[in-house]
Amino acid sequence: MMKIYNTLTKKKEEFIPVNPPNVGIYVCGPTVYDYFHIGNARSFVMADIIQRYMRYKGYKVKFVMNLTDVDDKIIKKANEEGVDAKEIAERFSEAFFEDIEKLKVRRADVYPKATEHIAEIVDLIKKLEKKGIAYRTNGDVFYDVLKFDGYGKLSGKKLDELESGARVEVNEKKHNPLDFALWKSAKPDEPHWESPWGEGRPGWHIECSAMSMKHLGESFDIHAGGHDLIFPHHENEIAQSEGATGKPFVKYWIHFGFLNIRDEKMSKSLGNFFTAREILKKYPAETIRLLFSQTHYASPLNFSEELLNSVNKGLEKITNFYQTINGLINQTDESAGYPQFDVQKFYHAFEAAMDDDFNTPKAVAVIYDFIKEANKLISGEKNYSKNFYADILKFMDKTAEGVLGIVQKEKVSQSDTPEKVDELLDLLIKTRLEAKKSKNYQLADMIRDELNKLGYILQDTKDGTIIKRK
RNA sequence: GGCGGCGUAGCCAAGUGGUCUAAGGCGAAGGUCUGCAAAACCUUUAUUCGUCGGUUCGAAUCCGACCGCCGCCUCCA
Repeated sequence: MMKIYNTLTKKKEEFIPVNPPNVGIYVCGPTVYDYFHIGNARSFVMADIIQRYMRYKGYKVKFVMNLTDVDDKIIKKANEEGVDAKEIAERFSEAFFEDIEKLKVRRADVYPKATEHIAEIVDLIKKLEKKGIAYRTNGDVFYDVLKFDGYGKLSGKKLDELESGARVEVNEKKHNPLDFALWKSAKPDEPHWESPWGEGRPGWHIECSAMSMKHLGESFDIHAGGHDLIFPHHENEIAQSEGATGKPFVKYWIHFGFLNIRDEKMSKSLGNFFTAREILKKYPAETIRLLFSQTHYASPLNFSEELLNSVNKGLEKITNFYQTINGLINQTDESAGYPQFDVQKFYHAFEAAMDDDFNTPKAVAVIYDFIKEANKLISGEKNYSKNFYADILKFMDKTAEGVLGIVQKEKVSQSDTPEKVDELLDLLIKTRLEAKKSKNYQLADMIRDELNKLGYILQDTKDGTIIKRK
């Protein structure tokens, strides 16, 4: 049984899809005005792990991540550079896709863009207006929060408490300070579209309501995003969607904890951020994914270079193990036996961890336990059968790589090396073994050192010499 | 001011009523294997879970107070 902590109910609940085996997941994606930072990356990677695990469990997942491509920030950036807002949006959309691919984030099934859903957005606002939940002032349309009973149910806020808060925007066009814009009238030099309320552009919150319901239906399973989106963004999405349809909008709300720097939230406005691309220049994607996996998705994660380095060491252990098994599977002879080793036990432990609200730190611990137990056998006197090594690789491929994405597959030599090179490497290894036999260690070490310079690591094991890639 | 969260070893981090004399990773110390490496293995590294009280046969886990830190209430993953 899979359990998910639901922000809406503030409880861990059994996961029962609205329409099994289908699962609809919507994650708030980027506003494409700049490169995303490593804190944003955390949300993208954790959402990726969630959808990968859902697929692992056999659910038919439809994963949707929106791109906000019309927004104040984009317009501001465009004005600063003296270019079209569209150009900014396109440039950083492209960068976004490059970066998530490097992070090994599986492609979403749909990446809806706000500018391509203006018709749906307008329809939704019309519905709200018809129901008397939205009102217009000049060319703007606002949502009337007092008209929706459930307002505040996600964030646990009460209307009167919010109103007394000191930081609510004052705007005399609004009936209530908490009312938010559904449609903004066009200002000069801003992107705009035709609408029943005149030319303008959509507010931020309405985009997500319109796009998620278009691609996943009026009621769907999971909606995820950063903790900072609970209020007002997700609260407003509920108000808009349920206000318009009268149906429950989302069954499970998942929120990701922040990535902090020295205990402070990483953010563009504080300036304490690293972009994902600059971190990716120094560390492999797997290190970043392992770092995120080692903390529960909802907890804050204090980011630092030292932490990244220590996680990188942990990754080396996983990579080494995977390389070793790939080397051994080619060395062993068919006659060797299958050891006392219960792979199934590890699958169960992995699933138990992931089923419990995606407890990735525990799942990672299972992977390490698995590696330790397998290494223990390998370091013994006996040789083992190909089946044994194949089962190990299968486990690593399905769990560590398939769900968490923390195996550096490209570092396995034979998978991407042309045959000729393999044959030449074999020849060198044989030569080196001969040299070792005649105690010509100078020659043996020279071969090893020179190959090392070319990116191949030779290691002597009881079953023979294996090759790893740097 | 309102609402919410967090505090576990040198560091990161699971665990949320008995299996906890607390998982896993990094680090540190010693050992094994090896021609040397590398990798790996073995042993050690929290009788204790911010502090003080309480509930209970039993608490890191529940309750209360206090201390410290953070977030949301404005755009933000």
